Amino acid sequence: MGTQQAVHDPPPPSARVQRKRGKRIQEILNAAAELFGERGYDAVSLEHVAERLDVTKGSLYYYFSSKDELGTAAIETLGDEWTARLERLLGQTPGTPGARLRALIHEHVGIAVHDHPAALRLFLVPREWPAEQRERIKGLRRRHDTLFRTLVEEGIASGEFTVTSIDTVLQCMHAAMSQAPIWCAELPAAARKKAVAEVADTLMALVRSAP
Amino acid sequence: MGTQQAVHDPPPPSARVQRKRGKRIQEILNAAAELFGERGYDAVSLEHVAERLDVTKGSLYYYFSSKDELGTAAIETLGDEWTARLERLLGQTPGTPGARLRALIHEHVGIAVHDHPAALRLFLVPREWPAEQRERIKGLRRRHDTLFRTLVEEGIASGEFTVTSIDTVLQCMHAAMSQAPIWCAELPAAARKKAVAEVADTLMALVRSAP
Amino acid sequence: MGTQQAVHDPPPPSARVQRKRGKRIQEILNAAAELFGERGYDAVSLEHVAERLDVTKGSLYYYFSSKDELGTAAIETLGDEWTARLERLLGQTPGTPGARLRALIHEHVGIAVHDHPAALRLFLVPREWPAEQRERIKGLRRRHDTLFRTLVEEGIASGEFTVTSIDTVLQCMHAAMSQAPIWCAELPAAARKKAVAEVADTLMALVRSAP
Amino acid sequence: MGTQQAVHDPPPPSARVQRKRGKRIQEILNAAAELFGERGYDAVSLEHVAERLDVTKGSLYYYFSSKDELGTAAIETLGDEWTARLERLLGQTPGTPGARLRALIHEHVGIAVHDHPAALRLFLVPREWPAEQRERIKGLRRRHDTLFRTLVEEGIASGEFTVTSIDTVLQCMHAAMSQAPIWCAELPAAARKKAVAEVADTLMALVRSAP
DNA sequence: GATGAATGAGATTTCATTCAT
DNA sequence: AATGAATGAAATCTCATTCAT
Repeated sequence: MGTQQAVHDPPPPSARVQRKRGKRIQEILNAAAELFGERGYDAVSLEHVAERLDVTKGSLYYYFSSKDELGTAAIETLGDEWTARLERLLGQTPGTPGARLRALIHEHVGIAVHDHPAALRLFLVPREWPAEQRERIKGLRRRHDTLFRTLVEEGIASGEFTVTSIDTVLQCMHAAMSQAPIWCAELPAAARKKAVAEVADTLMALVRSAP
Repeated sequence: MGTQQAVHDPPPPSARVQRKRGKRIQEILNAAAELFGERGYDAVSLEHVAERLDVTKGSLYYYFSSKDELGTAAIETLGDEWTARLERLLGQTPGTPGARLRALIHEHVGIAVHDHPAALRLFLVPREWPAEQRERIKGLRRRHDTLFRTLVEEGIASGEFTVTSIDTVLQCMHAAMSQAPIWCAELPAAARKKAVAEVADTLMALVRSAP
Repeated sequence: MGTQQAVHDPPPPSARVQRKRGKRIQEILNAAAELFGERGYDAVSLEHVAERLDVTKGSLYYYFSSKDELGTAAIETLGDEWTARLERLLGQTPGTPGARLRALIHEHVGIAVHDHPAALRLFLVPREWPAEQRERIKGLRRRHDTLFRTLVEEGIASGEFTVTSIDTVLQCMHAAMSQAPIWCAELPAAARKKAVAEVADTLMALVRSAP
Repeated sequence: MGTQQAVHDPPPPSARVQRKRGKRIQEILNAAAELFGERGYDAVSLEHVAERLDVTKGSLYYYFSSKDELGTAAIETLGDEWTARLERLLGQTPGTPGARLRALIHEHVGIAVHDHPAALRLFLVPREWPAEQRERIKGLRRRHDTLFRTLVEEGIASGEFTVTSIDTVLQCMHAAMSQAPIWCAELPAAARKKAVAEVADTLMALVRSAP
């Protein structure tokens, strides 16, 4: 369990929001993201979150003005951290678009499977959330996607990739990467590493189709 | 004492038998599946369901002994119908494994996008459901998967497909097909038909990889 | 319009013994008495009763106009049968008041323990029952008590018994006899017969006190 | 990950710990015991309890995680207090086992009649309560009984009492004492004191039988 | 005589939220 | 910063009762 070896970067790389800088907040956010991911947003009560942190329900309201706020912030934090890791990886990975894309997919699935199983649930945002919150979350997805899209476009431009519909390819890729942790959860822990690599290899086929 | 003929073992006379599959039940199941798919299982109250059917919520308990039961039954019905349609299609589609697989994917995505948008939600079964219900739902998935797996295996045997890990390919395929309705929901209705075809084409790449 | 159907008097449930009519009614009454005794009046739903009889809830309303009616009738039946057995016994048992009283107690406790465990629950009549029903049930108790009271009075008159307060003695006796099945339920079946005899012996002390 | 120090074994974070025995809890327990005793456990809704305390029913769940929990706790409190009073009395009452037993019975019946009419109802524990709760309640009974049993044994040892079956005697005694408040409830208030004394005198016969 | 269907009132339970301290 | 207490709305579920067939 609780394996993610927390990226202890100094302050969040993105001075994204006015997020108060306590480490307490980070603890709450982590616990919340974990729980929401595990059981789904609706199924997790604030008491669950509080209990895991060993504080009382009410005290969460000191940091967040509502459950939705907490939910949004948790997803945002997760997304930020996630994107940051992907960006860092890209910075360290030279080579052709193909090589870099494969590495990116591999890292993404790895994060999902090892550190955020069931994050998929998190992105199934409740319909009734206010538009502003929904937008914030979609923004995350976009930044995320851009990383992949850029590489795919480079590969197409260089003739390395052949793709009919870039949007479709990206959507399929994302879907598969998001679900991966769910089916991998049923694999013995030892087999997961290999599964992650297989997913990366398999998904590369999406950009190398020969018509 | 006197006359009662049967030994009623457990004091709590709960076990509600599978009721007849009358027309009414089907109506309830349909309404429920629709709503659960639209907004997620947790977000739909029995009152919502009852309202859509124009009955009182209590009366749902005549047919189902709990919300979970209703949920499971709704998924099951959906899955059965879905599989039946896929099987029917396969029966009518001759040709190579490749041609038939493409048709199968196309049909599957088509059903998802046009008839059961957001069915994905339905299959994200609440963790806390009793094991028996979870098993029932996994069974559905298995039957479903078998259709695809058989074709893929045929294609491999005939040399038409090249696949590294058949399990991984099937999982990725399924993930993409399940999510399709979610992103298609944002497309203008006119564009969806084309999107479905594109998904089918794109996913075929997963079995035609040339190393 | 009014007078015509006066002739039709569907068996008015008011009349004390419309009961011999139909062995079906007896079956219902037996099942109900048993269940009410086992788990308490409130905890037994009409569905429980119906289920044990393998009919539907609604059909009970053909025989009884309400749950309370059924409850009252069940108690009444039980009480009548019980009293009848006691009277029969007395008719067959000659001897001194002491011998006869002991036999009576023995029989009463025996019925309770062997045939109607937990009948005690039945006599804890819900407070909110209409006065008329409560009266009917008190009437039962009185008939019952009279059997004991008569014998005790005879014993006092003959000098065989010494009793300070006859009312108190009868109440204590009754209390102990009613509870007996509850504690005997925890005894191994083989030991119950002996326990019944011991209760009878013990309770005789209540009328044989020497000041 | 960060801070959660404990391995929270079962996902459902239900286990509500025994809360502090503040004054408020006592108020709730008293109100509940009173109501349950008056009308029977099943017939008392949490709203009744809340109403009497002038709070909302939801707030009871801050203290107790279910109605059963509240029920058990109420009985337990009642039983504890009751036993304590009996023990205190014994501490203050010198004399032969006979004198002390009579005082004990008198006190017990007095408490029942004057302070907890219908406590009997409380001890008719619903069958469907979880075994653990049933055990807790049986434990109470045992502590209670021990007080009486010890005295009876002393009396036998000293030759003051003659008893065939000590278990049976204790059970009968207990039954009579428990029911006393029910029949006394119908007496005019003025007569109750005398009735209590009579019960005590009458029950003493159970240990003084001369064969 | 009996059933299947439905209702409506009320019960238990959950939970986001507020607030005084 | 945090807690304990409480609230109120809504959700799940139960059940006696009715009624057309």
